Amino acid sequence: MPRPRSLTPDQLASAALTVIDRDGLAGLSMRAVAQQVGMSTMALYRYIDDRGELERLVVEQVLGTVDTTPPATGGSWHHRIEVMVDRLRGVVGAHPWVVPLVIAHRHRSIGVLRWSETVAGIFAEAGLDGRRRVIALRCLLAYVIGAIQLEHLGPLVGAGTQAIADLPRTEFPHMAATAAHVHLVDADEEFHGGLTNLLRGMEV
Amino acid sequence: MPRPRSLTPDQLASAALTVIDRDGLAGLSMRAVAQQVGMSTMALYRYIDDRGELERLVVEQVLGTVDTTPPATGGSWHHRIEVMVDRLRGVVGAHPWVVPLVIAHRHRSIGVLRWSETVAGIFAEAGLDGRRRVIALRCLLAYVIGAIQLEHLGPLVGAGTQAIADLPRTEFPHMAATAAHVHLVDADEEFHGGLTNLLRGMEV
DNA sequence: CTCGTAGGCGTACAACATACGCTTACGATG
DNA sequence: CATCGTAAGCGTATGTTGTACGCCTACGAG
Repeated sequence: MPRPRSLTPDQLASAALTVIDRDGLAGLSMRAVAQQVGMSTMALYRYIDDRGELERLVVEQVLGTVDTTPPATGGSWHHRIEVMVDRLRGVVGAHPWVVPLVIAHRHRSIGVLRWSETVAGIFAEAGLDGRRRVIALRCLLAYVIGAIQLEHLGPLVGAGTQAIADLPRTEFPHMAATAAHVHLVDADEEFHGGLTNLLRGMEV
Repeated sequence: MPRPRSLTPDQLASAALTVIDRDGLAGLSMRAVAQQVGMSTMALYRYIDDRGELERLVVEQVLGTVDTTPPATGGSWHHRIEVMVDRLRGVVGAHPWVVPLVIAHRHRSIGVLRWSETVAGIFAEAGLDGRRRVIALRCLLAYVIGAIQLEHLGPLVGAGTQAIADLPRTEFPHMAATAAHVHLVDADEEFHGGLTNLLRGMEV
């Protein structure tokens, strides 16, 4: 009966994501999003309660694109977990600016729940039950979250590593020695190497 | 020759930390900190360039209290790494509100560098070298960062778990089954269980 | 006593999220 | 076709934020 809505939540989320991808996370404001959708600032409040809900929509928009169908059985369960983790990492890595938002709002995302469900299923097939499975799920999530942040907020290569290499060798001998080997490891290798460590330790 | 300074960076950082511990991270503003130290807002800018530097001071204030002396040799290297990780987790856990700040500014903290130096030394003694040590260091850091966030921002017990338990069982059978076991694992167990997984997987 | 330096502060401004109330488009009903 | 209730859309206003700028003043060396 009343006037029909002219915007779907997806369109709103897409507009916000466009702003973020263009201007960075600091560029995300109600005004910027309103301009992106061609409305006035206050018109947005007909669709969301506050800025936090807009952020949640963006996170859902990103995480909702993760493929959560169980990978084909056949390979090892290690490999299947790797596939799931890579899917998540790939989607988030496509929008580096939203990483902090994903971190902040992940626990309200249905996408994460679906992803976790599939991962929990793989753990179950691997023979992990009860407490072991709880711990496996949580520590996998912890690793993935932490590693994605390290990758996008604390650059392995570049200024950070240079600063480490420039440390006084007498006080930081091991760090200096480690920094010398950093260029031998690219981001993918580092991520998968750490993941492999974790999965090996989970073996029953 | 000129007028002497009436504030040390530590006092400034302590004041900011007091504000955060009292009013939360959202309560941290230049005005609030100025009031805490008994100065006008703009007086703070004689000591710091901008808000970011204030946040960095807070992070350094927190991380600077981590004991980075190498633990007594004798036990396994697993145990020594655990000691180091527990020290870090203990300090950060004492100020849960600053977790996001620690995450954002950790790479500029001399405290983290000292901690990493000691950890790298333990890895070296354990026989991890070159690429293996790079990966071990980074993935340990990733796990610790992620786990601390999960612990303080995504509660294992409470509303989040209840929401998971209430999911439709047909669509989320494994999550529902897992949620039923969550109450058997407390935060410390979860954290150390995951850490043990990771360390086991690093074994040469 | 004087004076240059730098600490401290008052004012001002732009950007922000958002509460409130008005106007207007719409479609179901007469 | 005419009417009217509902909700979309928007204009204005408020309070808070970080911080640029310029003034006044406390201080110690000469």
